[in-house]
Amino acid sequence: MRQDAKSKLALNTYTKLMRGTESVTARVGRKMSDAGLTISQFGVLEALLHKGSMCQRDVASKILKSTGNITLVIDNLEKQGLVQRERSLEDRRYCTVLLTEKGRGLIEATFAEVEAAIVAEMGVLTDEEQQTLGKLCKKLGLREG
Amino acid sequence: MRQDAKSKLALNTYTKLMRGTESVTARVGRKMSDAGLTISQFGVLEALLHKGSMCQRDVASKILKSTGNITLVIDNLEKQGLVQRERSLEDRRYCTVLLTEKGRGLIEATFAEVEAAIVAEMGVLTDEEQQTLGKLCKKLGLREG
DNA sequence: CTGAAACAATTAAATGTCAAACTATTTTTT
DNA sequence: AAAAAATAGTTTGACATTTAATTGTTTCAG
Repeated sequence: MRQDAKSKLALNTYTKLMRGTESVTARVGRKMSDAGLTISQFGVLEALLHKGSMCQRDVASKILKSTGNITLVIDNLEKQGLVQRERSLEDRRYCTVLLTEKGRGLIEATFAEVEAAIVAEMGVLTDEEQQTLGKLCKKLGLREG
Repeated sequence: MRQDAKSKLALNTYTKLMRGTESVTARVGRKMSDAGLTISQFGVLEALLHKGSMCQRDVASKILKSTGNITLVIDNLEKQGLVQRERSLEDRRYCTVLLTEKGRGLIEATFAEVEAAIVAEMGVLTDEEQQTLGKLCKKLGLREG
């Protein structure tokens, strides 16, 4: 294959990857916004639900966002009474973030919805295709950045 | 395969898709921010370079963003002297957006950088793998939303 | 021709995002 | 123990993003 054609293939693949992902994200994200949550808010609540309470820095790294960002997202979740901050006693630099009852109820229900949506989205691919897609995406993610 | 396992596979695939895409986007996006452009700004300039001048609504649909957004992005590009607005004479509702000399120079150089980055990213996959990835992503994008 | 509907663009309000500067606290070094 | 380095979180400023008004313009139906 000539360099020119290789380049065309790469651009083409990249575009399809972006469009496809965007498309899936939009539809899955709808389930979150239906529940009154942004994608980031959902990410934070989901991390707390499945990994348990943790400090803000850990929340940030779980959902791949900056710490400055997390402060605001948690501010907004706190205003809605979905999470609660607790300044750590051993090391006062840390804030432990924990789900309230209300937050737990909301994220459990919403997560179920989102999970169903994801299963539906992926359902257009056979199991084997999903495995292939996963493998290829993992390979793409592995470069150093 | 049991429903439970199917669900696990779907979630797993989804996660890898998101992480992989995010990872690629971040690295490619770096080339844009190195040039002082945001992803949206790059998208607008690239559309103008390759499709020619067009009204804001068309720009919006090209880069899949809302028209409210485009107004601001173009405001910022105009401030930097990279594009220029021209109110259409036949139909005064329309603004034609066109590249300035400065804008053309910048986007030509930046596009080359970005293209090289994309080719490098995709280069971790064989040609055949890229074709497969493209096909699978296209399939994912096709559902109605 | 005139009023209604359609349409392009703008504006506004809420949230998110990052990077960089800053504060408070703890740990390490000397 | 005091100074320096490291760390967690907050704040700020610039840009992005969406949705929902709002404005100005054109088209079309009666």
